Amino acid sequence: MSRAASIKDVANHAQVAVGTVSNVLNNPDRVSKRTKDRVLQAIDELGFVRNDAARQLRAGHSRTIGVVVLDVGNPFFTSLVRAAEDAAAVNGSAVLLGDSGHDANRESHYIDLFQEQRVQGLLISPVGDVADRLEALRQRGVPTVLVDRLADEDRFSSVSVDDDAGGYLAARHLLDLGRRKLAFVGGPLSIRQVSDRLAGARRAVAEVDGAALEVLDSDGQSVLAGRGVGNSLMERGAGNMPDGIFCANDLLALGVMQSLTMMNGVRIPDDVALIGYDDIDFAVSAVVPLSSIRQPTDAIGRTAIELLTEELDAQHPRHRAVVFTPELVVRQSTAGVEATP
Amino acid sequence: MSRAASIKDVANHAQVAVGTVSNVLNNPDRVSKRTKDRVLQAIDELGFVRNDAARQLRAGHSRTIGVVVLDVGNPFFTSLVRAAEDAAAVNGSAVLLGDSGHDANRESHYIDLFQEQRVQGLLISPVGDVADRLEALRQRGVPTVLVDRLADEDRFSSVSVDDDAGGYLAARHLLDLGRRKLAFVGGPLSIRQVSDRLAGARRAVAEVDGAALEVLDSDGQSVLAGRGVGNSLMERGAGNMPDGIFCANDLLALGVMQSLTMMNGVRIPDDVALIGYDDIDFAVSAVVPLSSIRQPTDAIGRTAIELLTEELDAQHPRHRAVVFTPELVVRQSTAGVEATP
DNA sequence: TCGTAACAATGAAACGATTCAAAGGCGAGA
DNA sequence: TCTCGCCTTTGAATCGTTTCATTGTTACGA
Repeated sequence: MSRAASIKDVANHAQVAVGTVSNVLNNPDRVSKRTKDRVLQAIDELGFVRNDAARQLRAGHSRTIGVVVLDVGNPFFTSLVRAAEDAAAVNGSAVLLGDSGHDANRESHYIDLFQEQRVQGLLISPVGDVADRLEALRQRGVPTVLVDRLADEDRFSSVSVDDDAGGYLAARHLLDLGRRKLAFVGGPLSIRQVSDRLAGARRAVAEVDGAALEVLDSDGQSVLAGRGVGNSLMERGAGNMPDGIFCANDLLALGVMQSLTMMNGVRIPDDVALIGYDDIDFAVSAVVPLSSIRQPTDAIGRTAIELLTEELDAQHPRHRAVVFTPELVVRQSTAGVEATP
Repeated sequence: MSRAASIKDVANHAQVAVGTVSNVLNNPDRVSKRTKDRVLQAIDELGFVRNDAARQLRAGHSRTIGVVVLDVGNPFFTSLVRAAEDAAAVNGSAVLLGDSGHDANRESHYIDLFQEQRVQGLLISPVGDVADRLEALRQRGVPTVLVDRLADEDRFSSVSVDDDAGGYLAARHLLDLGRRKLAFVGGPLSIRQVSDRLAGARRAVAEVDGAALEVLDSDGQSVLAGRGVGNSLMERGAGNMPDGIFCANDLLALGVMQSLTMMNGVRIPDDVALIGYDDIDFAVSAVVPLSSIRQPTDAIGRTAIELLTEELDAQHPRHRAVVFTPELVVRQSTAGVEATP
């Protein structure tokens, strides 16, 4: 169990100076072919691998970007992270992934960790009130781009989707089908995305005479939570059911669907039209294929890295807020009975 | 944009030696309360954060474990990684996550990266033939635990699920329902998990007179790939259809289901019984709730970290191969017509 | 043949935290 | 008052890499 070879070992083995070995690795054209070959052979023979810690100690920063998401289990973020990873790789950077799980403490923990790692920058979809911490980080040359969250442009760049517009789209779609007793499922409302989607839905409902929207707070964002809401909805009896349900995300919608159709025989979309949000892969393979609002996750991830790179490169960057507009995806769960032959 | 504060800055600010600051951080009880308070105040005022690069340079290793999975999009791995993360956190270690995407080059790339990072150890669910590289790493004090893959115990520890037993369970279940014309969907067969599941299925089929199993190679492991297989199955016409399909994972099964039921009106389970593998969250909310084989992902992740820790602690550890047995989960997609009233 | 420019290779210094042998300070007991 | 021992604090050495001013070498034109 021998210690890992260092650049010094390589230098000795190849009979050159340490600086030369370093040049072979970082400035190959400054080194003559003869020497280079000798060094490369030594590297090979010793199985030398660069020590990144020493490297970034010298450099003062790593080649790493920290990403803190709300929930890695959520396909929206999985997809986003993957796009960010690919985009970062182009610049030779790797991604460190942290999952806050909607918990401000865990979030804070990851910011600590990433700060210790001296990440180049941060992509974060914040839970708690971390603006001041991030501001302090920025002052030290570690920029942050907020993801899935519109930022105050004076302070940070951000990439987001217009959740209000998404909520409007969803509710408007239900209203266009002739539904009037709408319900919004989502929670906790303290999450900005959730409350924005609700606000958009309210806006749409306000435009239509005789339309009403009730809010059903869910305990979390999972299929299970959705099922819970569905079950409590069923307890009301058929007369008090909404005829259109908009869920703050697809997982909730799938849970609601499960509860209504499988356990209680409610027909979707005939009795109740249902629409989710995020358009995850599984939306299409639900009991009744689920209508949803699609967010351009790839573009979000890519753009986030782009904005971060801008901030890293420029001396006094202007912060930018890029807002993507989501898109309505109609499937069977809201295929209006009118539309069905 | 000031440089980040170093331990030296803290020492100056608090009027103590650098060694004292280090002691405050690492051996608080060696320092008098008076001094400690002064140092802590300085740390606070300067916003000092430990530089992990310097720390691990000195230490010779990081407090990090590298994890390379086949596909982060696959909930099996997401769940496994999360469990591993939690288990590692108990030892004060963090996890670096790499996604090989079934690509030996990407896998190799991540091993390089993690080696540069001087990870303490590696959890890997290998694609290519990396045994020799991992062996070399182990010789240098960086142990590996193979995940979801039975290892040669002479060389590595491993945590796996008995895929052969799982395949047997699935096929046996279909046979018990009276199905005789079985099909196995999965690919590429070069992936050990896939071929093991197939082998188990073959074993079950061999036990029953008049039972046959055909193999349908899928192009990947996604819902889309499954849909592709389903479509090409439909082109055969009704007479040539299998009456029981076993898919190497749930994503494939959902794709097949989609193709057969939604696009082609095949009844599941009446015409064709369908079973998947992994029992992902969405299995239960598919068009027809999907029977599956459940793997204990949490236990796998936890155990993997446990084995790794053993190898790190012991001088001459004995390698262990822990094999979990999967479990049959019956849902509607194989609820035998016999069983339905 | 000499001078000079272009090119190669050198090796010491620096990055920031940890470690550890050594020094300093203090009080108690002789 | 002196000594011994204990507790606290010190600061130089170390980890492995990169950088850069310096030295050494070569080739070419005058």
